[in-house]
Amino acid sequence: MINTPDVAQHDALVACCKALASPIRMSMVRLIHASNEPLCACDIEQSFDLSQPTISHHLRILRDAGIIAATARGTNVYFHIERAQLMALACCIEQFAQPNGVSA
Amino acid sequence: MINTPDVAQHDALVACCKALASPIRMSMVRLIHASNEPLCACDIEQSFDLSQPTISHHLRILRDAGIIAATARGTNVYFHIERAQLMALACCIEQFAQPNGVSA
DNA sequence: CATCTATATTGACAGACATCTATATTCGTA
DNA sequence: TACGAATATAGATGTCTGTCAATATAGATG
Repeated sequence: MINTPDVAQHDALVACCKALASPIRMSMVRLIHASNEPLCACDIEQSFDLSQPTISHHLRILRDAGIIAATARGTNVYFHIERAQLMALACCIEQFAQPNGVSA
Repeated sequence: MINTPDVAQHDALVACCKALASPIRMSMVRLIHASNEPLCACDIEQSFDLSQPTISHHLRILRDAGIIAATARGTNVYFHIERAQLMALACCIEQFAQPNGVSA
C-alpha cells in the first residue's frame, strides 16, 4: 500500500510508476480494467505478440508493484486490478498537481 | 497534454510514468512542488549528490514529459510543476481504479 | 502414474538508461 | 569584447530491462 511512511511511500510510488512505464504493461492494465471479470493469463497472452515467458514477466512486475493481483483457479491464473493501490497512486500524483499546502 | 486521442494518450501516459519511474526524478518533483516559488536548477542540483550534467539530464526528461516547465531568467533556469499535466495523469490512473464503465 | 496444459523460472543477449568527464552554449558584467 | 557563471550537449561506460528459447513446476485427466 502506498499510503505509508515517507521513504517507503516514495519507493512504492516509484515502483508503481516503473511498473506502468511500459506501453505493454500499460496496455495490460487497460485490458484487465476493460474486462468486467478477472482476466486469465492465457487471454492476456493472446492480446500481445510476445512470448509466454515475456507476458508472465510483465504480469509479475505489475503484481509486484501491487497494481494487479492474481487468483489461481486450477491451472489458470486470473488477474484483476488492485483498485486501492491505483487509487492511492492517483491521489499521490494529484497532490503534486495541487498548490503546496493544500491537502484535498 | 494527456487528454487527447487514444494512441497519443496512451503514449503520453506511459511517458509520464516513465519520467516518474526514477527515485531521483520523483524527488525532484517533490522538491519543486514543496517550493512555493519556481526552483532554480542550481538549487535543485545542490539537493542531490549528482553531477550537474546528470541533474540537467533528469530535468530534461521531466520537461519532455510535460511534468515540469522551465523559465529562463538571465543565465538561470527556473522550474515549476505543470499542474494540468499531473492532474490529467492522476485522472487517467484513477479511472483504472474505478469499476469499468464508471466515468467519474 | 503418465501425460497434457497453463504458468513460472532460468540463462543469454541486445538495446535502453544513468552516470560521469569534457566541452559547448548562453548570458551577465567588467 | 573578454571573462566568468549557469546550463546544456556529446561521448564513453557500466548497469538495468525486455525479450526469447529452453526448461521447470503445478494442476487436470486419462
